[in-house]
Amino acid sequence: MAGYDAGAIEEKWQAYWSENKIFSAKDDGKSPKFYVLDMFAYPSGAGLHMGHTLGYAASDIYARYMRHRGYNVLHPMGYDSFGLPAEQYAIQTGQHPAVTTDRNIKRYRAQLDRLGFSFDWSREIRTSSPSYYRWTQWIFMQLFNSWYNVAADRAEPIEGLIQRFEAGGNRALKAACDEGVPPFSALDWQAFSEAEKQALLLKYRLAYRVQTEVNWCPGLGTVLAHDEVVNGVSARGGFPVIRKEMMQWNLRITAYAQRLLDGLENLDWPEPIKDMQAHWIGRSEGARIRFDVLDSQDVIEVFTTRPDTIFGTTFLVLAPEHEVVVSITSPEYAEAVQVYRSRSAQRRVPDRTAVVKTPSGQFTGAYAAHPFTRARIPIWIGDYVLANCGAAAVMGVPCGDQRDWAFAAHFELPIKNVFAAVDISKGAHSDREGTRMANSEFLNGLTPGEAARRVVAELKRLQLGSGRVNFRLRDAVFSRQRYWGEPFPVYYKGGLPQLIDEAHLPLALPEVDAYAPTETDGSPLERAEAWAWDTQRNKVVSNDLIDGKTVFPLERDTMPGWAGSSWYFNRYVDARNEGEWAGRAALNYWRDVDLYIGGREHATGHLLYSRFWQKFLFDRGWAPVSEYAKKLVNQGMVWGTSAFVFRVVDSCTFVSKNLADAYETTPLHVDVSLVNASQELDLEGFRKWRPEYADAEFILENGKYITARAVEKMSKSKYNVVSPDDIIERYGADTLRLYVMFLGPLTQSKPWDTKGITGVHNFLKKLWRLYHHGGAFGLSTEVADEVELKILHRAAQKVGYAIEHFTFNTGVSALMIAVNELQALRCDKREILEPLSILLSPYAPHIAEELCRKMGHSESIAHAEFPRFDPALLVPDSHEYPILFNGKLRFKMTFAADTPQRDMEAAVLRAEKTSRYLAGKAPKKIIVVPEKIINVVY
RNA sequence: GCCCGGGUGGCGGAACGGGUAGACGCGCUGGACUCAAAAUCCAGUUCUGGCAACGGAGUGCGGGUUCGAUUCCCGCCCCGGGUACCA
Repeated sequence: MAGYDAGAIEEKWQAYWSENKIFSAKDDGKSPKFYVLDMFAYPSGAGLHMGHTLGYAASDIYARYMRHRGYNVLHPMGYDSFGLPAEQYAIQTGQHPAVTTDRNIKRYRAQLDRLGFSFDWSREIRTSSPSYYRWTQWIFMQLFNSWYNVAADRAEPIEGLIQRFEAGGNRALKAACDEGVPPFSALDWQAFSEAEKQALLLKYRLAYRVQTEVNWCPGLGTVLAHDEVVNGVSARGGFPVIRKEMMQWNLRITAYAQRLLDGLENLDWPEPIKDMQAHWIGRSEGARIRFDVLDSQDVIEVFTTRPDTIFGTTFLVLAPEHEVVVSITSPEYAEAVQVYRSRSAQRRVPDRTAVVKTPSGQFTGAYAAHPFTRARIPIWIGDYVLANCGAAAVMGVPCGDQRDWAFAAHFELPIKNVFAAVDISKGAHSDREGTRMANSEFLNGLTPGEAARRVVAELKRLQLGSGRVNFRLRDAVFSRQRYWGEPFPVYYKGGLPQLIDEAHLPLALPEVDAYAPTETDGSPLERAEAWAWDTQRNKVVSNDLIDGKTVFPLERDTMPGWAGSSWYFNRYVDARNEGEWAGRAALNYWRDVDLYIGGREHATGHLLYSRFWQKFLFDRGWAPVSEYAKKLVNQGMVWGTSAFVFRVVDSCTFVSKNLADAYETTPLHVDVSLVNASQELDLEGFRKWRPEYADAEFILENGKYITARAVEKMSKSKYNVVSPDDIIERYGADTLRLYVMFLGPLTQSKPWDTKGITGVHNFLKKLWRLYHHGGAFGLSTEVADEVELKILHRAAQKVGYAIEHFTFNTGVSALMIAVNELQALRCDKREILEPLSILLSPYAPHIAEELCRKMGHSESIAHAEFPRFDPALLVPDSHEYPILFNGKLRFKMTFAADTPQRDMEAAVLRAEKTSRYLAGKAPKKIIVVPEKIINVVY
């Protein structure tokens, strides 16, 4: 008898879909489009895991659903194939990262195919392929060739900036640039040498080089971006990270800070992601205030968000690294300051931020004048003031800031209260609300908000400071000392970067004899023998030929992992275009991603950088929209379920869970596949699992060994990893797709437990049997009755609702209920079962296709119309009943449509019992009127 | 500390504008079919008292609004995530 054979069915239809290009998106530019995007995967050696499976299944269900709804769906996939793991592997084995990457991609592709995803593979991209990264290099060149016009609030070509310099220097110019660019006039500009001009322009370019303190990771031999450092160690590998001064490429993302913040407002993205981005950008409004240092030419600028508290300032604190520290320190404090500074410099960032409890600092011996009162204010340095934050200097206002309060208390500095009727003896009053200013001269009696505005106006009038918006966001370091990344299309002439000619892209990675950083922590590209640019022949030539006239050294660093992923969604719309990054017509048609699904771990990395690139590309007229993803959905994590056995200490005896308390035991992870649905251990399997357990003895309860369980991250060392391949092998892809959805809400993290999979697998078997009698396919052509139609229509309503609202789990339940009910009715009517297959097809496409073909469809059902439901057929789930007391309306109650009359009466009685209106009186009878009115008669 | 998200049976989880709490599935119990097993089907399964009919309690805790609260409001507790001397 031919039962449901998932393996054969799935293999057959996957081959058919692929051969007939069923899922190719049309580029006709006319039909309504829908772009469903997954975050593409880094092809690691471990292969696809359950988290991928969940996210990709969700997007596939949505994509298939939208095809059924008549949309021209773009659902592409590719590989984020540059990156550290391939390179680390190459360093260890000497094998070219391209080789391992290619091997991993083949494996990923096979796994993706086996899951039956409806990707349009004709658009596949790989960030490490030259045909792709030539456009990553091209975008870098555009960034290099652009500056940010603050007045126009957009990026513009660098030529425009040169014209402005020629016409009027930089005095009246509002542009995003490095700190401390000296003012110059048009005449100055004309007098500059070519090298001086280039050096100046570099300070305005959106891709620029600067000597900065970077996160250097000695373990990986490279710098890392802020989001790649977690708690002082590298996100990948967990190596310690230190601060180090290096000349690096940077991208001027800070120019976009405000727009990146504003853009969030209209995005249909999860609030937590938007919150995280907003916090990362960290806009704070406040003021810059100048303090003159007494007996010195130096001035100190502080940034504060509380200018209203200026009269509470009793000291200043500078970051130990602040540049004026040396010159202001008085001789008697010079040594102590020097000791403090060198101690701070040695501390790593996390250590410095760990000293919250005990304030540390050092008096410099210098004093500043309060801008209004001219009072003498001592100047300190302290670790709690960070060098790269705000102005690297704060005004110490103990009454209004808890850190300042703790600092003042510890060093016995004066605390001046500027708030009326607020007790600050136990701590600062950092709340802006509920008080008025006091002891503050012209601010007395104002609210803090009014006072802040007043102070800023006054500072501006006296030219002592100004209102200012500060952002936490910092420019992104864009260099990596790695081999396996995009080479910069840059060579150096007299130490200044020059772009190679656009027509000669891609600049392909050179061959090297080893992939590790050089002994001097240099980039692996320094090992390349031919890595020089011949500007006459426009090609890469041997380093021996460098002459500084026509042949120049090429950039040795490569781009970071996020370069290729910051624009890939645009490439899919026209992935094979060789003349442009993407064609105008294709971009205008597909425009943006309608639904983007991926993990929330990219909140402040990829998802921010890609928005930045998109805005840049939009400014320069290449991209049609400034936000590329309308809706974002984060799938939750899939946790593993670990199993434990209890070994009696110093023995090879294992005691069952509920008896373990009586012994001294050590819990040990045991492979979850050795445990059945009732937590019972397979004793023979356990003995065979590890040689050291071959002679294991067991203390059983009720003849069974019961294991304990725990929900933990999936990990090899916990023996709880479940691979999609194994599940497909055993149950088929359709079952797996249904089950990952059935586990729970898409966005929620949830534990994987293979035990439950039999439920959805049984559902498919049950479904199969509806269409078969004694193993042979056969359906009746009888007309469906109303009961059967209701079952179908209710399912159509619920499945459609579930997909549109991303509650895929309830969609699976709705399908199960329908099949259970149809099975109870022994329904084998084609009129019901044919649409039912299409309802199922987003979730379980293979079995749906198979059943429809058996019913005589000559083409794939991928584009069949999704069954509509007739609302008239669906009895409303509930109905509102006016409750009348002796014919007068008292209140309304809603009951489910099929509530038995007895229950309704009981509910009315219960409501009546506590009612104010007729307390105590017992009703004579309760009448349920056919027109859905309930009358209580007294 | 701050900002999010979440607490519902033995377990994963339902409950679309307040209206039969626990859908669906796992697990468990019993039964049918089998010499037996597998597969399949049927019934039961929140806790608690009771042979039962039928009671009592119940959506983290304490209050409030309401005829009626898992759902709305106030105050807490716990778990998960993010972030941090950000001035």
